[in-house]
Amino acid sequence: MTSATTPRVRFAPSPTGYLHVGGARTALFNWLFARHFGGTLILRIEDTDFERSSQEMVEGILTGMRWLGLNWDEGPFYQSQRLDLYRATAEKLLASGHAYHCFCTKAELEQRRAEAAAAGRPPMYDRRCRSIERSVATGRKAAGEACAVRFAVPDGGTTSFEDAVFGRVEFANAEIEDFVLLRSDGIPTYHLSVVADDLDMRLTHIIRGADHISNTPKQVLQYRALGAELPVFAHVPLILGPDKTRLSKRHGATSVIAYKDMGIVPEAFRNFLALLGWTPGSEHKDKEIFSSDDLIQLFSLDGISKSNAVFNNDKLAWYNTEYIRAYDAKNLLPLIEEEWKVFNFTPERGPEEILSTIELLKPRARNLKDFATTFRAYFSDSFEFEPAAVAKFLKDDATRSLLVELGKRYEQAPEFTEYWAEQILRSFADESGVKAGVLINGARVALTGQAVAPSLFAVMGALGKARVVNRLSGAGKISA
RNA sequence: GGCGCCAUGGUGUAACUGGUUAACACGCCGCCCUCUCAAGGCGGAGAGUUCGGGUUCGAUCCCCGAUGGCGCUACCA
Repeated sequence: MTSATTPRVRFAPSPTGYLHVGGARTALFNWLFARHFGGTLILRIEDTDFERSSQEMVEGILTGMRWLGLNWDEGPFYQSQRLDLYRATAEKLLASGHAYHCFCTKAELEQRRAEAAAAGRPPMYDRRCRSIERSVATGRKAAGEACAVRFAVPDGGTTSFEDAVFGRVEFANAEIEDFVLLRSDGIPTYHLSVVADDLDMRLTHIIRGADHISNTPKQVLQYRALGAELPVFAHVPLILGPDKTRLSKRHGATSVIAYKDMGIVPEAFRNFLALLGWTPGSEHKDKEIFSSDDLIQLFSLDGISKSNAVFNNDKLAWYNTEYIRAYDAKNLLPLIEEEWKVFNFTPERGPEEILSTIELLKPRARNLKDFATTFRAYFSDSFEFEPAAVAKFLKDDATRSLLVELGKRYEQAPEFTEYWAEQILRSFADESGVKAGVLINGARVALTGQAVAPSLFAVMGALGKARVVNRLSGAGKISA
């Protein structure tokens, strides 16, 4: 592939908030697209709204991308450091007559908009400054009068573009107002800076949220005015909450880091996100689990859906269990250690034991948090008994004394393996005239504090003789 | 309000250029397995494709209209 045909794409978040779910998916699609074609992904920070942008948010966005494993090839570039480019672009547009100075003040504009609304007219800019003579305008500007630069939208006709997802999209020019390119303080608006940057960065494909469809004709108009070729636009449908309104804080977590904090594994989140609004096609319709490499290989703009998608937490949770189960214990350990840190928990087991215990537990973990909460008893002697579990399997005094007695049997046993642990328990149950299940269920609670756990004898194997004996001997004192 | 876009079970999606008992996954229900809970295996409920018109021998698929949802409508991005 020659460099001329190698795609160059970008992710261009505005640092007015953390990396949210929708932004993350846009980033993911751009990344997938770039990696699929061996192209270049550029990270551009759109921080021209100084009021709302902050370095903290930039860091948050970078953290989110790293967590998802999305690396970029160029940047991050900051629009706040590229103001000269935008001013020069505005000058070009001014010089070619595609833009003009506007001396209307914000207050005047607002008042006229209110009047228009009251009269039932569309609240568009009335273009009054468009008729000001060039020389007059430059004179007024030179005299120190504040002015913005507006784009002169053609009077009639339509502006259209071919979208890789939506097909041909067309707008009547009469519907597009003479939008502001450069604010009176010399700071560009989004409309100008995107075009100037997308052009300057030689981007070939613009993959972004569908909320930008209506903005696109304003950009197309500038490309034409500048005599530039259009990139390929690909608008991605939005992600909605369960009530089908745009995903927002009302729906709970919207920042990707919040999902990390909730104990979600990044591969699960990425897989889930990739299939929200995109499908690898019918040949793969029976498959749901896709590795990063699979996704890169399969990704294509053709598979992007046109309709908005609802974010489904249940499905995410399912992916999480699938991925946790598939993890190697040694790769899972660092993630679990992070959770332990969050909970201020220190395991009291050796490294080998920890790994084999993770191996035992991971098939039934739903979430990384489980390792620091419900699975505590496997890693430390300080753990809580779940009242419901005690009430269900240990409420009987007789059962508890039998467990204490069972502990003694184990203590005296010459061998303590999963096999012998089971033999001993079952023969003890026979001898005592109780069902093995009673002792098994009771022992599980005595050993783990939980009613839910892996096979009891596997648990015993993981805990080791000393702990098993010790915890069973304390069974008499457990109360609900 | 204006303009634009979209519309398949509760959710995500599939159904080659119109011909299928409308498929898969999540979720839900039941059964099996079983020492609990997951997992796993098996089975089930749940959409006639938003609605109404066309075109056609035949429409999820093409056309028109309606409805609904979403987006844009700033000197925000």
